[in-house]
Amino acid sequence: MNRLEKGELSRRERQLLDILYRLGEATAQDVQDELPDPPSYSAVRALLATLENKDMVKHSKEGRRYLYSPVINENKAKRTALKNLLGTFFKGKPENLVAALLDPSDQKLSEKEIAEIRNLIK
Amino acid sequence: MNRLEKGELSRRERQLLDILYRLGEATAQDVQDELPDPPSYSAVRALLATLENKDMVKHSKEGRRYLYSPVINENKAKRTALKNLLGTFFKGKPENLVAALLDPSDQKLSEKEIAEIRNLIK
DNA sequence: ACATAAATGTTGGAAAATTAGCATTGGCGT
DNA sequence: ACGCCAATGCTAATTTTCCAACATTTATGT
Repeated sequence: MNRLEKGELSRRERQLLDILYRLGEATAQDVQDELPDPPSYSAVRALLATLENKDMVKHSKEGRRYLYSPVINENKAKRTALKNLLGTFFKGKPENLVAALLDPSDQKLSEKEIAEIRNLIK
Repeated sequence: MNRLEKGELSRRERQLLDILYRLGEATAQDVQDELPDPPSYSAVRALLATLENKDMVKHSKEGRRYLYSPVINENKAKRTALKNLLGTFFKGKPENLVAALLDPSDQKLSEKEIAEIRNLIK
């Protein structure tokens, strides 16, 4: 059980990690652009550095820049997140989650999307 | 856009709120029991108090105890969480989420669960 | 009514998170 | 080659979080 699974991430750490999962790979600048209440550029870099110290994030060089990406396998992170959501809001029942997903009062799914889901089940 | 949606919750605040969503309603004691690395009972109460100050949580009296519950409508919180998860890990596509849900390498769904999901789609 | 137990209210301060500023480095264009 | 811009490295200081200890209140049983 890692820090992520235990929910041992500070508010900003969580925000940054989510962004990195969404983008896959990003520069400090990219991350700053995505943050809701962006602090200074150097603050973002400091945060990325601490995340790197905690082995949540790694970087590679691209030209003179660093490209940051999450260390933990995306699939694993994804399943962990899904399981947490199931536990918190859906009593652990996947069918409840799907029901919420299909709820038309929330969002309408296109025919195409519904068809794809139907296919998956077969 | 409220604090919750913006991700403006400290680590502990988030943990407590998640527990409250899961339980619906709980005493400080209940919450402490559910916490992974529980701090002292009085620390939990202090946290609940700050959450209440921030209007994230309310309480009612039951006998001499307080029962705490989240202020934000569970359905709304649920949808917000779902939308965030979709955006972070599933490129916003519900079918990707369902695919992960059905992935047998993760967990096996019972026949019953699959049947229910199938029903929902109709 | 009183003592007691069990709950809440409050506060002070240690620890962690968050931030900005400045120094330094490295590559790119000219 | 050299100057410049854009990037990183580092550090210090503020702010927020997090917690436990102590004070107070409230209900209950006798």
